Amino acid sequence: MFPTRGVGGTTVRAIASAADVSPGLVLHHFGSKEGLLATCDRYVVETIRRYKTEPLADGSLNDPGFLAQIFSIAPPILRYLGWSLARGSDAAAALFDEMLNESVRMFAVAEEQGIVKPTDDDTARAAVLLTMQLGFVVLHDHLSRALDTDVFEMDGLTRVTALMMDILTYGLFDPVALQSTRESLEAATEMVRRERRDS
Amino acid sequence: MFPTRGVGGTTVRAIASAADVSPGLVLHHFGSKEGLLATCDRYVVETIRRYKTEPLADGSLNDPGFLAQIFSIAPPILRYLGWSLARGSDAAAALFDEMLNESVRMFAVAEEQGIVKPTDDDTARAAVLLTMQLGFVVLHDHLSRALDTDVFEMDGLTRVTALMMDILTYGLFDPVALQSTRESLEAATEMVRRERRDS
DNA sequence: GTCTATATAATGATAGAC
DNA sequence: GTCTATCATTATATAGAC
Repeated sequence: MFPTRGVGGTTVRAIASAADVSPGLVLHHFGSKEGLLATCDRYVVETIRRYKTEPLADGSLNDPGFLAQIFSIAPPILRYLGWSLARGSDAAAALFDEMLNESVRMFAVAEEQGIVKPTDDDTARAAVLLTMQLGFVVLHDHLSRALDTDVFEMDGLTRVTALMMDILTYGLFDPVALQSTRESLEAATEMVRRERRDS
Repeated sequence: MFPTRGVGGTTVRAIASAADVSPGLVLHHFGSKEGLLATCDRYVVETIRRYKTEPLADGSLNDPGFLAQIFSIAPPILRYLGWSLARGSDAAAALFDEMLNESVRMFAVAEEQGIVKPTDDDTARAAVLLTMQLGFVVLHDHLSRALDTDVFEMDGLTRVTALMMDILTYGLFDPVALQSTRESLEAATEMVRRERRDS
C-alpha cells in the first residue's frame, strides 16, 4: 500500500483492515507507523539481496533458474524497490551503494580482461550506469504505459531487459553527436563560470 | 517542500510559514492542498517544456546558451521533476509521453540517415532509453552521494551528461554477455511458461 | 497475541472581518 | 488580498481487558 498510496495516504487503519486485524495490533507489533515502514523497507531490500544483487547491478542475468524465481516474485518487490529508491529510504540507499560496489568490482575485472575500455572515472561511470539500469525500475509506470505491458511481469521484463542490454552493448548515438555535445557542454560551462566570476 | 518532505509531510501551515503568509491565504488561492500540488506539478512541467524538451529526450545538448540557462535553474526544477515522475503525477506523465514522442520522431530521422540501426521495436527502444536517461534525474540523491557532488549543479550535471552520452554512444557490455543473457532469458521464460501451463 | 475504547494532537478547510 | 479564529475530521498512539 505504501508505494501505491504514499506513506501519508496509507493509514494504519487501512493496513489493519487489509490484514484483517485491529489497528492496535499493527502498532503493537511494529511500535509505530514509522516502525512498520522501516520494516517494509528492510524486508524488500533483504529479499532482493537474497535473490542476488548482481543481475541488476551488472546486467549479467545468466542463470535461468534464478531468473524464473525472479519472475515469480518480481512485481510487488520491484514496485516497492522503485518507490523506496525514489524516496531515499536508508535501506534502499544501502542497497544502492552495495550494488555500486559490486558493479565497480566487476568492471575492474572486465577492464583487466580488456572487455571494456578503461576510464579515468570508474566509480562515476559505474554509478551513472547503475542509475540508468535502475531507471526503469523507478519509472516502471511510465514505461508500462508506453509499452502497454506491465514491465514487471515476465514478458515485459524480458523485453525491457533485452532492449536495455542491447543499448548498453552496442550504444546507439552517433559519435559525431557525442563530440558536439561535449563541446557545447564545455562552452556552456565556461560561459557560466565567466558570468559567476564577473558578478 | 513537496519533494523533500513528501506530500503528507508537507503541511499547509509549513508552506504558509515559508511564504510568510497565513495558512488561510494559501488555501484561498489554491482552493486546497491538492490544488496547490497540481499547480506545482504544472509549473515545473511548464518550465521544462519552455526550456525545451529535446535535450533530455534525445541527448542532443547542443546549444551553449541554452545549457547555460539550464544550469542556473536546474537544481530545484530537476529535483521536483524527478519526484513528480516517480509519484506519477498527471503533468509528469504527460511530459514523459511528449518526450517519448519527440524521441521516437528523432530516431526515425536518424535511422533514415543510417546513423542508428533500425529496430523492429522502435517505440520500446526509445521508451527504455528515456527511462535510462531520466533514471539519474529520479535517483539524483544516490548518484550525488556516490560521486560526492550535487549532480544537479553545473559541474555534476556536466560530468554525468558526458558519461551518459559516452555509454549511450559506444556501449560498454561485451557482446558475448549479451548473447548469453538473451539465451538465459529465453530459457527462463520457457521454464516459467511450462510451469504455468502445468498448473 | 489480540481486541476495544479512548486520549491527544494535528491537519485541512471554512467563515467572517478588514 | 489578507488575516484571525475556529470547526470538524482524522490520524497515531496508548491503556487495559481477555
